[in-house]
Amino acid sequence: MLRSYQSVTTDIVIFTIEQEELKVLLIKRAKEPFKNKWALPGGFILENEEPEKAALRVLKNKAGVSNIYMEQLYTFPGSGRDPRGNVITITYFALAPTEKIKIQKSKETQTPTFYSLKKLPQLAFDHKKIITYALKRLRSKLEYTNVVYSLLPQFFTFNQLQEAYETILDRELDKRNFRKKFILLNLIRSTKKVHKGIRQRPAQLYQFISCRPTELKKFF
Amino acid sequence: MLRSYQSVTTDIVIFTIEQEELKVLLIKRAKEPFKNKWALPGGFILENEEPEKAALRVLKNKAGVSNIYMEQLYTFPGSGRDPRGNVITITYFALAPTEKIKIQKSKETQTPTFYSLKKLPQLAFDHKKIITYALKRLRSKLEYTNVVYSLLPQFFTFNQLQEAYETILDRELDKRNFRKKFILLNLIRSTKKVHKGIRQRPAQLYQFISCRPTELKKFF
DNA sequence: CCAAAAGTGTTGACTGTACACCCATGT
DNA sequence: ACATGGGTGTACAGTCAACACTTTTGG
Repeated sequence: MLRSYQSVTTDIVIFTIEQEELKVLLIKRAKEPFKNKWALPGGFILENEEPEKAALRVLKNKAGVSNIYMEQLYTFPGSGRDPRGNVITITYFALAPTEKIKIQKSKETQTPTFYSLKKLPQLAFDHKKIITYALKRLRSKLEYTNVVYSLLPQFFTFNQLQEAYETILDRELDKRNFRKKFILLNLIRSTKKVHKGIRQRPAQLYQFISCRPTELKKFF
Repeated sequence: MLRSYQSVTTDIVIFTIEQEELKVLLIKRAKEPFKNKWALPGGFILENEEPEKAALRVLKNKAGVSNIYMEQLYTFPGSGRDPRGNVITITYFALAPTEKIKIQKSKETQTPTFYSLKKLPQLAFDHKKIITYALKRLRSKLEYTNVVYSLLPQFFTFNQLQEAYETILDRELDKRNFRKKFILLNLIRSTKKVHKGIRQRPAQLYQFISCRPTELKKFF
């Protein structure tokens, strides 16, 4: 049987929430193709490297972050990083609270920046399509998994939780109904701590009972 | 940046329904590795071939079928077809009514056979895992898309439709509730034709209004 | 005592589920 | 006339969506 070899890259959509906006990490390319255009962080998968390992490596190098939620998105055909040949890219999406992300600069990647999904610049390759796909996946994952835990700090208020949902889904939710539903899900536990807001009544802090990806029966 | 080349394969999970059982197409491997073990049809992706094109080519060659529902499943790391190196496999799943499938024999692939998911033989590589993953995807797709159209003949009775659901989900459904729900979805249209059963009252034949993949609001 | 966010329940509409009988046909 | 699968309706329960006021704190 014929055997052929291809170059394989990985690109990662790293979402975070900052100032009530859903943002994605972009870097400015230092090299051709698409020199000086914004793109998703990514790179070639090395010899004998598993794709997921490669994605984790990129996450570590470009965003200084590990131990966060990441999953494979889709494998796209050669919209290639390599202008010469046939390239496929295995894409991933990851979620992290802003605090955990320590953006790393390098020779190759200038000015890594979080861009609001509502104000994306022109993007290299087919990265616009990839981000759109990732957003769709993220929204649907919100509805039947507990992945939000990956966007919130360890202790958080109910309002922070709700705002995370509202930001990602881009619509408002009813406060009372949201609480009721979420409590029934049994994913979070109230703690003794409170969040001392500057002027108002302090809010109770919650934490996730489990910070592992879990599928729910039903939701939203 | 480092550039490396990998061999990339594709494997396809082709589902069909036969005798009220959900079956998957397997071939017996003629070569090492896993010579004489059952495996999913698949093969190397050729130079400058898009992964999806490769999958369609395999579908055509191994199952003699085109123009059926197919989607990408997941990209697995090197559980490789190639014993020497690092191989990744981009997997797809496809659905076709038994009538459409014309199994093709070739030098390389002996005895292509449909196996019931309940009686799978020992499988090469990590193909068991891939099939499990495909089944999970198929079941959830049933609930929010119209993909069943791809498993049924052009004209079908309500009972055939319901049996398809029951077979895939592996549980019984209530006849009246199923009809009500499905009619509300507006996916199928009744035709003037009837299915002349041998002894009983003839059943009305239906057809899908659209045979393109469509996402539903809600279902099941 | 005022501003600001925290916290809490009820009702009506809708959706899903359980369930049993008559109908049309071929033999 | 009977055996076989085709076809239909209702009632109850559970879930979802809409909605407004009281509480606690800091300044």
